[in-house]
Amino acid sequence: MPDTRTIRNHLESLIEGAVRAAVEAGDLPDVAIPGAAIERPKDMANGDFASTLPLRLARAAMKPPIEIARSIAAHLPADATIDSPDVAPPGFINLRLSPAFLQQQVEHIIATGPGYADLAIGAGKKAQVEFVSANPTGPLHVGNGRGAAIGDALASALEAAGYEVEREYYVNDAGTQTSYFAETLYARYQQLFGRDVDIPKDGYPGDYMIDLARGVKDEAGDSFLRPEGDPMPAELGTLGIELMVRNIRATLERFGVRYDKWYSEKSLYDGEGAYDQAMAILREAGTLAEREGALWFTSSDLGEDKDNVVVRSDGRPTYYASDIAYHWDKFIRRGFNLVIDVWGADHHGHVSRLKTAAKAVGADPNALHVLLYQLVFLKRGGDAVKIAKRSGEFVTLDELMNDVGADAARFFFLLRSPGAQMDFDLDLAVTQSSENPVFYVQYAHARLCSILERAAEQGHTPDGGDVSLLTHPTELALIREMMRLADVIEVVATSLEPQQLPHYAMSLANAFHAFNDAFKQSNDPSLKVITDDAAMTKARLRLVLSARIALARVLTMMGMTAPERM
RNA sequence: GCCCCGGUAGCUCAACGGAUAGAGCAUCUGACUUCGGAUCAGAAGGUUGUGGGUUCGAGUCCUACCCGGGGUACCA
Repeated sequence: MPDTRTIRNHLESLIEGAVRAAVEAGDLPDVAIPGAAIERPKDMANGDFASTLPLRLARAAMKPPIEIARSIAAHLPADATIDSPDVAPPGFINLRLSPAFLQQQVEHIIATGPGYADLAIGAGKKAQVEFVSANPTGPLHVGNGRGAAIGDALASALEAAGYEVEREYYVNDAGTQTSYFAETLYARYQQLFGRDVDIPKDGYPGDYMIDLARGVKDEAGDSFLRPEGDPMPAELGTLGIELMVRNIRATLERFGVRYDKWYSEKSLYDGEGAYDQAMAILREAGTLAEREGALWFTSSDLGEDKDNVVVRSDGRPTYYASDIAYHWDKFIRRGFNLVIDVWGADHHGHVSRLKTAAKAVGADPNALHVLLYQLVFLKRGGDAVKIAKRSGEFVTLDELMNDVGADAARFFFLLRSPGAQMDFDLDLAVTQSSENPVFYVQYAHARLCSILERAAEQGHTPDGGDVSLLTHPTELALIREMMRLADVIEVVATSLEPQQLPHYAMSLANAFHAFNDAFKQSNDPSLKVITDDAAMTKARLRLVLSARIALARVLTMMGMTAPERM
């Protein structure tokens, strides 16, 4: 018997078999079949699955789609997974899963447990999701939180889809911004000793730099102080970056994100590192040219709108050079089959040339996905405040978590498609926290746990329950909703649209609440889970148990907690 | 100028090229002396920015324009 993961394939083969049978019987002309075209109707009234094949065949077959649909439906064999099919205009074949098949899914879910809805589409493939990777020149802000929520959920969905996934943070500990950061830190540090120095023009004016300098002074006293006018000690910059990275890591852990690797940009330049090797490949391919004292990647020959500098005239490599080396390392040295970079939309101009460069160093550009998320606009007191780390005015991810909690923040970030700009009204987020849909979903999980606990107190267990007793519409609707999880995981993992997760979670929670409250609506206490009917109680406890598994799975995938009580 | 992303209900947003465009919030109306009401059932709310086009079928694809945002560095 097929399960939730394979039911679609099963139905496709049924339809395709019916088409062949119809052709053999002479009911249909012998035309090429463009797949069975099984989809899920938006409206459940149109069945659990539908085939639009007749609509697609109409032209080639020179017959009205409705007639084609009738012919195919007539040749569908009896099958335990479905009831008899419906044909609906203009030419849909609607399939409804049989109650017996639905009931069996409860057993399937309980048997598979926490791995319920795992897929095999990524089997044997290594995927990497690199996300946040904010410069360690300041604390994470709200926009970084969006990237964190998206990247982490995508990574989880890819794991569920069968990929071997690594989460990575690329630490920009080299480069120009790092120097500005170090100089700012030294200026603040000197100010603490009474020197009258200004922070650099391109530096970081935020107050957190004063705190950072104060921390250094508390730890190390004046040991980093040099005579006035002398260059700053390099070790201070290194220490500052280390402290900043430590803060960022703590913030992300609080947010529920754990990385497999923190990858240092600086390490690209160590010894015979990635940088040397990637540049050697480009040089050998004749795609480097010296001009105006700088070294250029001649990307315009490869379809880009212009060439780009990889080594400045002062000898320092650009960020672009680092990224080329870094992606050579991802694809060639570490052998990832799928690489996803989650970036803020302000980096979008970099996407095309990175793909071009990745191809030039031997990577498959189709295996590189850059997922851009649009910027987060903060509203506070009605005014829009743009986040900009260097203006020194921004709201940190920590502050956001203080206000609404990590779970709510993650849910809220995931709810929007990455490509849509989002307004984050901080005042509203606080005042509406009790109305936030995150509570709705988590509450459903807590209720599920509570029912199981209450039942156990009264001596009821799900063990040995007969799922064929689950025939009420709200029971079957709940099972249908649980079955969708595999579809959702597939869509999220293949189309990189994590917003499907929270929407699905709300829908699943709703199906449970509706089931759970059905007895109120009908004023029929026999619809409660725990009743005098011992057999019915056991059967419904199995449903509750399976629902808890499914809901916990999607909550976990979103990086949220699945609370047992609230 | 050129490139990218948006424009869908009062608000915030969904919608593998499919059927009557859906949720949450806000508004209105019902239900329960609750296996936890942070609940359920229902109502109302739409010219999917505009004009063309492709398709059996377009919010979705193509095209021209309008509006908002971002990018267009020897910053990252």
